[in-house]
Amino acid sequence: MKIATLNINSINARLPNLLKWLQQNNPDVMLLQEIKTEFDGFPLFDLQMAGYNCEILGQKSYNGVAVLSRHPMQISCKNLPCFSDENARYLEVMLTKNHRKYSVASLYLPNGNPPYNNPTDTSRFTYKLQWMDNFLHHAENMLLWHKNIVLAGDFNVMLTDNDVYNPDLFKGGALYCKEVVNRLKQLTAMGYTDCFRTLYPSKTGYTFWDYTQNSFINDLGLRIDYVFCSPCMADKLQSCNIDRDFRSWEKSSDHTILITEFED
DNA sequence: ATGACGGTAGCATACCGA
Repeated sequence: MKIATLNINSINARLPNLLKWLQQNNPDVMLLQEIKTEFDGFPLFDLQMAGYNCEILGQKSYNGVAVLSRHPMQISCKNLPCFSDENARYLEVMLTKNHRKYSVASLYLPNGNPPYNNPTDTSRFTYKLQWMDNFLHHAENMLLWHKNIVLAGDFNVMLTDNDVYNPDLFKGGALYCKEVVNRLKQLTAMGYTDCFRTLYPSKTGYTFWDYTQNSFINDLGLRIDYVFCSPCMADKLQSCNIDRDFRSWEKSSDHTILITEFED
């Protein structure tokens, strides 16, 4: 079972890149964030022709998440349960491969930093903390009901100094302050495995490079995209790699792709 | 403290991202 995740930063602006990558890598499941379109603007036909079933939680202009799967699936959650969210950030499906069921979620955690034009506005940070609390509660519940769980996407959180090119620059911000780091650590405390970090305890593993400052060439990156899996899945974890080359393609997203393989 | 890029909405420029 090969599962990939990507913050695509507009699926329509980057459809050729996505189709080319899918053809070359043929994952079972592709999780997307920031598709930046509603269902009506989603390139369903092209992705179906490429062999993928598509489930979408869309939104105009911003956010939006999707799950592409070569196997049959049905939606189990649109948005986090018990949390009223005006943004499209969480889509969870139940999919079946070789008679085995998997719960898989594509999630886009809020950024949490104040807008540039209003640096004292903390409402986005409060929203991020609430989102994380509700997500953690849901993730814990899932462990009671499901065996094979994969929670992946853009978490907008760095976990250690190893995950950020300049820790001091980010320590006070919404991606790396204590409140969010401690919350994401709770996911591992309750039994989930950070697939990349488990396989590579000391690699940097950046998944995002800003468009500015020649960030990619200078490797000014952040590890903010993750694949977390349940204990049963961790036993079957075979590989987890970051496709840095995809970030160098023409018209690239500012994030790149994380590919994780589990034994079937 | 600000804006670098790049996308979207909609047609000039504001908002958003991390």
